Amino acid sequence: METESKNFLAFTLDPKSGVPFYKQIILQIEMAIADGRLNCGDQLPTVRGLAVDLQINPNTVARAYSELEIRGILLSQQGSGTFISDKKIKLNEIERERILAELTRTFITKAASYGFTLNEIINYMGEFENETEKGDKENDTNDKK
Amino acid sequence: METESKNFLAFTLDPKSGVPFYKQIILQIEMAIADGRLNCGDQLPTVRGLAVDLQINPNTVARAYSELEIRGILLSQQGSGTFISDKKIKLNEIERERILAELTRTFITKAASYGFTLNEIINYMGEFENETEKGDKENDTNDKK
DNA sequence: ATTAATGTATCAATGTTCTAATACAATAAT
DNA sequence: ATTATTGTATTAGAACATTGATACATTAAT
Repeated sequence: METESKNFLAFTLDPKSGVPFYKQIILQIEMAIADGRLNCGDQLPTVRGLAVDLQINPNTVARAYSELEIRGILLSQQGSGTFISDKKIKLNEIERERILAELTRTFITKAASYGFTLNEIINYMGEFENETEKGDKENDTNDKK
Repeated sequence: METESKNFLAFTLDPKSGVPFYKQIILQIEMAIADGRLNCGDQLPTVRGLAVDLQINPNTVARAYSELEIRGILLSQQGSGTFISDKKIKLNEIERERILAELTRTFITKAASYGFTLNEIINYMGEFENETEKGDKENDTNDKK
């Protein structure tokens, strides 16, 4: 059945960005998972289908899928297609922690180069937190679905 | 008095890690800033001094320094040396607060784009603080003659 | 002015990443 | 069984990253 569009997620590539094609694909898949456009069990565009749509080589799509499969995000089945894995949530947490560590270290370094201490930064972010709390109040940080 | 070690921060390189030398240097400088072993105005090892100590080419050290200078972390002065940027001296309290706000907002925005909530970030930075506070490390950075 | 210290620039050698051409293999549909 | 659809593997070449040899430029000290 070929009812759906090949690229129903509207993936796009920016050749001028300097970011490798396969990484752009990975990022957009991650985003789609993060904002709920892709859920456990969903099928992704086929390697060839997406390759045609993006006008790149199927291998480049396959590489993006392969890397996400190694991370446990996707599951590829020859003959059937590529799907969002069910166990993605746990492995995603590890990736999330790594990314947060990286972002935080970079930020602290930069702030420290301006002479701000870690305590000072944390205190300020506490104030920041209070400011934004009067706006929206639907942050459940520590539980997962 | 010229007896201070060239590599008083005890930088090391791991050739087997797969991480480029210049990136290892950057990371160790960032860490030293984050945990307070390096502060505004401090001089870093000279390009040649550190290169000799690490047994690599001066260009590799220079590249690490250069990248940190582009990011505003370091300041290199030909003939004098390389120093941790000391922007805070020129700043009054208002400017200082404005910069911290700017840095913080940028960081939070970026982290939020990865799906991290403000609470999550603050919690993580709290852990970071605890880690670096137990900082009576095994460093005898002073000369021991 | 000279020298010694510092960072900077240029270029080449080597290794790695990225993408594509092409062929192969497994599964589903018929 | 045959065919269409799917992912997979191999290889090659271009682009980029990494490091080092070497020479240059600026500043501080004398």
